[in-house]
Amino acid sequence: MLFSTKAEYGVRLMVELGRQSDRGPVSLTSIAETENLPLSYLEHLVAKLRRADLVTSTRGAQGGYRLARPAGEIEMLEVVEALEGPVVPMECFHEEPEGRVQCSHLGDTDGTCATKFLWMRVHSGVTSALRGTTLEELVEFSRSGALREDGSRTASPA
Amino acid sequence: MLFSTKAEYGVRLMVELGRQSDRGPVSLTSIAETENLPLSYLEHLVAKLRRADLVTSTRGAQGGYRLARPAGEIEMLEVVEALEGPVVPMECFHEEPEGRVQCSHLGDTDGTCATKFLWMRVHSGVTSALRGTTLEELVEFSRSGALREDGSRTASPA
DNA sequence: CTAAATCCTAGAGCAACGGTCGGGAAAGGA
DNA sequence: TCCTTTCCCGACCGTTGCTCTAGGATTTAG
Repeated sequence: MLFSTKAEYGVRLMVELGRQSDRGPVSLTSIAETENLPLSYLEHLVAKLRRADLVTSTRGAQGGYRLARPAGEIEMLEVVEALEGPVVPMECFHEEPEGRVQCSHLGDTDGTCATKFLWMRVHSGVTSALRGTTLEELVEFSRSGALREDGSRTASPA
Repeated sequence: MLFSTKAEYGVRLMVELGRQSDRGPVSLTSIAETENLPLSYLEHLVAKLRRADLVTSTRGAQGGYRLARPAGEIEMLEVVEALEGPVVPMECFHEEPEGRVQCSHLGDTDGTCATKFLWMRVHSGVTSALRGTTLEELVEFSRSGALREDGSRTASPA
């Protein structure tokens, strides 16, 4: 399992905010009901999204949450990292503040580290997939029910 | 963290077996020493690799482990899946015996599942990176210290 | 026989996950 | 002013998985 339900629930939440971005603020209660997710758990997740400046909140009655930016300007990598922490394949990766990714296995036994080579490829694969997908795409997908622009399998069963 | 140390240690182990594939069977003790890894933990990991037909074992004195196939015929996806279980981005993915990947969120609230769309892309990114790398590449890398045949960044620091 | 090695099971210690609970603070409406 | 709605925050808790150890049983070379 690469990701936990934090990412799953959090992304569902973001998609729901994207779908209702024309309306006013959306309350967590309504999202918890329509998505059938535990409210008190969602509160923790949305707090991470707020701290990452992905959503804004309005307190009080008729309050709720809104996307902080248009859905088209939100890369899913930001969302997933806000929820799950840095997306790195292995402990030995440290994400520097500037976005660099380094591996601390350099001074290993003999100075080389073959696994680093592998994890670099994996890291690149997952981050480019996440960076290359915007929230807007997911909102569009959820609205149209299906968009098979690339002809790939979109889970057509059996 | 996408993967645990099971993958890290297990891949290190496989690379070591690949490096010494001309010699006879390699004992876990020697690998544990050169790689500085806990021996009794390695025993569990190598058991998974053996059950996945990636290594063969010889018992008794002078025994040890060998690659079951040439390193060039071993995709790293096999190795990682043997160690970590099915590589799926999310709980709702189920890997069928035939290799199909499906998502069970179909009968959700309204029949669509936008997150599935995202996890499909992530899954594809990770598995293609792992499938596209053979053990032989890692062995070569560890021998030469670096092979930049594709010009990509091979973690040249700072 | 003995030492070297694989094999197997059981479990301890710890952290993370998934979720609950209780309460507090802000904002709007009556 | 008071009440309701809603966000906000920290503490807690059961389960699961990870990492690693312990102890033994089995096999084989010398």
